Amino acid sequence: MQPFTKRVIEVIQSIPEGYVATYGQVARLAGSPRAARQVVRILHTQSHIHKLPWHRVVNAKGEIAIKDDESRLMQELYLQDEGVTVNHLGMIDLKKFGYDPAE
DNA sequence: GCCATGGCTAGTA
DNA sequence: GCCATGGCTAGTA
Repeated sequence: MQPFTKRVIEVIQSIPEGYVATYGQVARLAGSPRAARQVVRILHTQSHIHKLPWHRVVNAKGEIAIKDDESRLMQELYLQDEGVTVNHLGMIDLKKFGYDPAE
C-alpha cells in the first residue's frame, strides 16, 4: 500500500462517531490538499477491507455525494443512527457535525 | 510511461 | 483542473 493511501485510511478511521469530514479535508489531513479525488478512490477500494467509516465522508457542501441509491440510503441511515441530522435534500450541517481534529 | 479512474473543489461568470 | 493509484503496453537489455 502506498504511503498516501495509508494516511488517508488513518485519517478516516480517526473521524469520531457522530461527525463527518469532507473529502478535501481528509486529503488535507493526509498531507495532500488537492487530492480529494484520491480519497474517493481509496474509499471505493479500501472501505470493505479496512472496515472504514466511509459514511462519515461527505462533499465540501456537506451533502451525501453517493450516486448509487442503495448506498446513498445506507449512508444516510448510518449517519442518522449516530445522531447526525440529514435533511430531506441529503444535507448535513457542517457547523454542527463537521469533524474538527483540533477539538 | 501512458491513461482511465473518481462519491471533488476553489474560484470564476 | 487537480492528483495518487493500478493496469496495461511499447519498447529497451
